Amino acid sequence: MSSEINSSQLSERSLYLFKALVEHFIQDGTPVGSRTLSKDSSLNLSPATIRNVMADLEDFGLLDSPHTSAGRVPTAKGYRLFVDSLLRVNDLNSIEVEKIAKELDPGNDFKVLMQRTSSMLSDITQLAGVVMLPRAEQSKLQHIEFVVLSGNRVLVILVVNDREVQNRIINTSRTYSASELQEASNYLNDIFAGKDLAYVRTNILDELEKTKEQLSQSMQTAMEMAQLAFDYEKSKVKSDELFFSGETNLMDIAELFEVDKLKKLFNTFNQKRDILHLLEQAISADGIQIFIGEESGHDVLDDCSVVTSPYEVDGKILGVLGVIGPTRMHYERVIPIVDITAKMLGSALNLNN
Amino acid sequence: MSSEINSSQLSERSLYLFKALVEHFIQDGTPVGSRTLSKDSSLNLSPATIRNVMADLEDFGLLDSPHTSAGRVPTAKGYRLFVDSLLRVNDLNSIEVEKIAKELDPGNDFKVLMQRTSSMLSDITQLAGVVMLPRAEQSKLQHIEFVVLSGNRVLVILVVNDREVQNRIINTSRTYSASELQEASNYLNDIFAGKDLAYVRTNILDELEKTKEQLSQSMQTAMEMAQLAFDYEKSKVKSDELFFSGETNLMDIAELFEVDKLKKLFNTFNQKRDILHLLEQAISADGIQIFIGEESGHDVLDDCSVVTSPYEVDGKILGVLGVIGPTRMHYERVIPIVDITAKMLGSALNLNN
DNA sequence: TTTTGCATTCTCAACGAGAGAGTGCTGAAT
DNA sequence: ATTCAGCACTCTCTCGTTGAGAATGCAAAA
Repeated sequence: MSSEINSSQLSERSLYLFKALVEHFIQDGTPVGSRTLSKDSSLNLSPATIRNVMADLEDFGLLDSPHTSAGRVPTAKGYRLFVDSLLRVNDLNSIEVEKIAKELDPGNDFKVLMQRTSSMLSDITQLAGVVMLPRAEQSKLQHIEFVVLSGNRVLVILVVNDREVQNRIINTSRTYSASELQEASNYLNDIFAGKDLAYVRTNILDELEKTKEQLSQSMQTAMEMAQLAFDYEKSKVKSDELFFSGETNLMDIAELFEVDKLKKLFNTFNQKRDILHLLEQAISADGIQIFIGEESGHDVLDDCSVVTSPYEVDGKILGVLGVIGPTRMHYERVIPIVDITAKMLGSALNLNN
Repeated sequence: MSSEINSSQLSERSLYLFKALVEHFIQDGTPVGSRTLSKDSSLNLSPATIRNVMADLEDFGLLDSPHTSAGRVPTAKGYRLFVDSLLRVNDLNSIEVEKIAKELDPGNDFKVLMQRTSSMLSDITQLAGVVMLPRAEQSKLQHIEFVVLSGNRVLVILVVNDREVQNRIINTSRTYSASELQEASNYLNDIFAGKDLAYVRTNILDELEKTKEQLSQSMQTAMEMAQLAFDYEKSKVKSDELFFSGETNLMDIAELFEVDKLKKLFNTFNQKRDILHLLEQAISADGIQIFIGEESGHDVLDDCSVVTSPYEVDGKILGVLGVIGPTRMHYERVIPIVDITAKMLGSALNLNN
């Protein structure tokens, strides 16, 4: 990409001042001038000297000034340096860890847990929380069950991947009895349990042929049911799951004071597509990943940073979670929160196994 | 409440002008002055005469002026009169009816249908759509099923009220086999199918006593399972279901240009409580119900109107749906849309029976 | 190399003037 | 008794100006 900034290319002092400036800006949100920095930093330098340093930092592309008389502001590149080399992450205090742990009570099903996690993240950071569970690349059918409803309707229940339950209602051409359907599901479970859904789909037709010859009533029924159920499945694009929380927290941040920007941002959240795309990039990272401002590649997120971490069970990555906030966020606090939440969600899910 | 305005208390001409004014304001959003109205209305009156009429209307509390030189704006009371007595509702053109019908394809399960309806409403009106399904006052257990998961976990599937499926995962003290659980569910279905959930809950203990004496292994198992499953149920507050869509459409409306108001409004949506409360009021109305501005009683909705209609199946009201938008909305278009959507959702759900 | 001093640049808030829009009132016309 | 034209008045909104304040960059001194 662009020329990498290495902390060794800058003097100790420049880095120190740069760090002080970023911290100051994160705190206040107002551009930082030389006078302020001179008072703020413990090294005793006059504003003029600091101005020189700041001019250098600006040449490096780490700082920017909104206008002549407004002090300096970190650029995305600046935040990048700050986050990568300068930031010292806080330890979480035990109260917060406690709070996180409490929300991630493992005795809940998958979706509830994801929802809770996301809302806990937004609560604790006062930013927007997000949890993603990518579409499973393969779905193993574990159990299939039919329940008769009123009318010619049958409820199909699929248990997939040892945790996920899918329900669908199909309309049938005739009325089936409960025992008939019981037999059908027994038959289907026998031949298809443990198989991949895709496999099931493609092999139903073959089986249907076979059963036609054998003409066993129960098998016939089973196949009819299965075909209906999986036709439905095919027509439905199963998308990844994504849970947001606390989007309204972003309404406070000064960078988004125009309703227009806000609307674009919220629409992006609603469409989910772009955010999913972003989070998918983070899934292969082996820990915290941070997208700062423009880096995300989506201009609605220009003033935002996204802090993510994959969460895993048994060393296998299940999904990604994170926090969306202004570039000017308290990284030193947010990073450990995201980090520990990912770990705790992982182990909460692990207990379920 | 306050003195009722009856259209007969005002002259024909006043009403005509009032109607013209409201329509004009709904169109433009800017306060309407006497000059504009004079040109606009087909009766040939000078601005001065119109000013007199407007002063009267203001005395009646139907109009208000933001300041001396800004023309007039309808009050909530004014909108009320307009909507109740003056409004002539448009017929929907067949393209729109078509569009609504297409979205409400009955071949979907309940939640999907509600979600679709809500997003269709917001799409077609460019406002926020909302669909509520109140918590069923009684839930009849139709079918119970257990599926063995890995670890000591059992998936409990409850089919309730002929349409709703509830899943929960329970942790058991020992490992159960599939056939054992099959027996258990058979037993439970025999004695509890068709009964009310509350009844089931209270009677499980009694049954447990009985089975202890009889000591049949399968019954014993069944009761253990059931107790776990329904304990879980009790701990969970089952809330009404509420689906929003298109909240971001409200960001365009000029009345909400302050981020602050917007935030409060969105927070209200997120909490759902207030909106639920409002919709519950509409559930007993026997058709379209409109809450205008302050009438809703929630000050975040001061600049909004809510147009609702209950939807019913077999003459029984199932829930409420509607649209939230600025008081200055195109009622003549929105009302028939909400009306027809409620009817079509009703019949879409009816087909499922 | 650092600092002091200074002219310069830019924003922001406050102010005032003038245009524009709309009102209410009065007195004349129908 | 209405209706209407005329008019003074009020209020908002926009625009330009002005002055204060903040921060800068540069040059010259320490």
